[in-house]
Amino acid sequence: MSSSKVDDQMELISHFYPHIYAQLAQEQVSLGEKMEPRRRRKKKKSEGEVVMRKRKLLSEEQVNLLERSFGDEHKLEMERKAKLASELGLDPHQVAVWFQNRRARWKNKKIEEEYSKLKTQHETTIIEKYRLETEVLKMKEQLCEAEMEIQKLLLERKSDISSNNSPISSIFSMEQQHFDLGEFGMEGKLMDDNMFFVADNQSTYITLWDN
DNA sequence: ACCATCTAATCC
DNA sequence: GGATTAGATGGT
Repeated sequence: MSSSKVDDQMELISHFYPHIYAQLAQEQVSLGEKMEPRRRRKKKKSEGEVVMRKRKLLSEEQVNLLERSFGDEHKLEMERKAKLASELGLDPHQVAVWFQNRRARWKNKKIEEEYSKLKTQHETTIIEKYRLETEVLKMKEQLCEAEMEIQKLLLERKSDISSNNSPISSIFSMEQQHFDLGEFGMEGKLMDDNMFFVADNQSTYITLWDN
């Protein structure tokens, strides 16, 4: 039975984010799935008897052949196991054990690769986030400056209106076209061909556009 | 088969 | 001598 995608994700999470994994595992328990903790192997401990597990290292040639075989196919069918064992002069069980350990090492390597990939992605994302935040701050600053400039212009204009000999006053004395921009909750007045006076409850803008 | 774990061997 | 690696074991 091959593991599902969800299992793979859980496995990655358990490797790199044990706290999150613990939470998720707990959630699964609360959802009704029983998660029996794997029982720890009992240590063999007989009185006086020393279990000498002599581990003999495989020769370079043996490892080379095993590696080549593993490169071809990670799984080990019975037939291939027997063939390899006789070629290597090893117990078929030893070959099976070697493949099992090799698969475990391969998997760990993959997990570590995935981890460093995600780490790099995360780092570049963080950098991009800071870049964008800086940009937002700059743009807010620009907006603030622009609004101040508008206010300044409006004040200048108001003082121009109040003075009689101002050329701009002639515009205001003209009959003005009136626009209802109800959709936007504000009113607009056409001042001339390229000037539009807009007022709402909060603020007043003058919009200029090029023809 | 897969996994966690043990442990001899090896590395630094 | 502690850390790492790689056969090996036993549980699921």
